[in-house]
Amino acid sequence: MTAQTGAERLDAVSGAVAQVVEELRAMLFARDLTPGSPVRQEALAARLGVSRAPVREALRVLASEGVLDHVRNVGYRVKVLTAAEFEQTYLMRRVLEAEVLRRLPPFPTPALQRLSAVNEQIAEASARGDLTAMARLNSDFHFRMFTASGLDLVVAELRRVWQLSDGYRAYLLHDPISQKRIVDEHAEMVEALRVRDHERLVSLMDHHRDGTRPQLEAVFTPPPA
Amino acid sequence: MTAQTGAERLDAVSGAVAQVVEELRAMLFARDLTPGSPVRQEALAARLGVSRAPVREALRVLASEGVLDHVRNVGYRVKVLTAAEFEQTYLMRRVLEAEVLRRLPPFPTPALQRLSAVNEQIAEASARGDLTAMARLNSDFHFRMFTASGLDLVVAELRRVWQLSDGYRAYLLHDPISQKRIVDEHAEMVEALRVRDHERLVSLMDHHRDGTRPQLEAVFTPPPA
DNA sequence: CCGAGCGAGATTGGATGCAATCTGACTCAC
DNA sequence: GTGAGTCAGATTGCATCCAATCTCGCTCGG
Repeated sequence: MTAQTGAERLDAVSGAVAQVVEELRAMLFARDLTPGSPVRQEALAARLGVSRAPVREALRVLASEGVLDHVRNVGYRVKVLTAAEFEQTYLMRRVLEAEVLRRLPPFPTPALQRLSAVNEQIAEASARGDLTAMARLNSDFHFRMFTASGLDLVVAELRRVWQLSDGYRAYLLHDPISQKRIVDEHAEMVEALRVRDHERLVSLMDHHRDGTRPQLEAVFTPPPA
Repeated sequence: MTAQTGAERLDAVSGAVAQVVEELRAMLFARDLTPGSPVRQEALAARLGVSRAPVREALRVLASEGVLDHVRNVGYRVKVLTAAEFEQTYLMRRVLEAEVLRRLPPFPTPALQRLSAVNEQIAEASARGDLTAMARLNSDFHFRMFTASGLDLVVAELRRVWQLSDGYRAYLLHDPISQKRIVDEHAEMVEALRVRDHERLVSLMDHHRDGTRPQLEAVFTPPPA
């Protein structure tokens, strides 16, 4: 049951703070907020129909995660990553994901099928040109694997690391050729999971991750003023 | 209750939220809060002379870091780590610290001396039996090295991981024999730094980290509920 | 004696109000 | 023309206020 593009009405979330956090993450995926964008408390509060109090808590959380920058008496804005910082997210992902993947228990067939289904959805989103859905589904694909490790704290850290670059993720998927490559490599990973070849899975993932680097450099090279 | 005499210009920390966060971290180091302790908003606010608003933001931050647990309409409490979770903090530290240490640039002599000085202070705190100071200085020693790597995002993640076990750190230092071992091993690390033997530094650190495991098991074994 | 039901007090979640601070445009002296 | 000074509007930081919810001891029927 995957409701495509239904992210605006998540009243299912218990608290207002969680709602605001989710909305902000969605806005990042959708490039509604891009690196450098200011985040106004009053505007966000109005948009979600809550007061500034929960908004402030949510912003503080995102800032502590490093997703937002905060300057006292000035406000929050989406953090702009330097190339060096982006490199560090790759470094952390490489070492933490390897540990997680090596510890994955055998995947039951239904779980493998669900994973493949997510990858299919990525292909469909790609066909529609829906970058936002792709970004979300791509995270979903990866974290379904990670979560299966049972290493909840490590997965939580990985989530934080991924979120640091959420604002950039759509740019990495921009190119149709990359999109196909991503889907194909995901399929290879599912196969490695099926035959329980963990080392192959790790090296596939390393290759997969490195494959997004060229797109990244394109993001960081054009600094006109 | 309103102290609007305007005398509060001495705030060392810029904001009330940061002040609350720091106080909470200090309370954890000092075992003023121990795993499982509830954290009452009103009490904390009164203790620091601020209102509940900044306290709530601070608590939300600590909860998002995993230091506190939060249950809606019930409150915050210091997170109790399971043995499995503790194991994960070791795992993350092992892989992230190795990456950081391998990238350390040469330490100038004054920096090495400062590092040694911190280790001396640990020894002095040990002699005084001041566990709180030991815990703080021990963090200081390690993060002085890490920070020198320049990998600020990785160091930030390491800080988060360390903070997860801050509430337990004093227990790990409880035993006088461990205290001496820690100081000695720190000295060995300084020496490895001096001669720029990174691989030796990494393996010393691995050994150092593993050395605290026995104390840990002692913490987790006696659950006579 | 014991468990379900109940209510007062404690506590949190969120809204609102206001002072402090920043920003950006405007003025004016040089 | 240019740069320092300043002033209004925008925005944040924090305090305060109220409603919603939970906790826990008490009562009461079985």
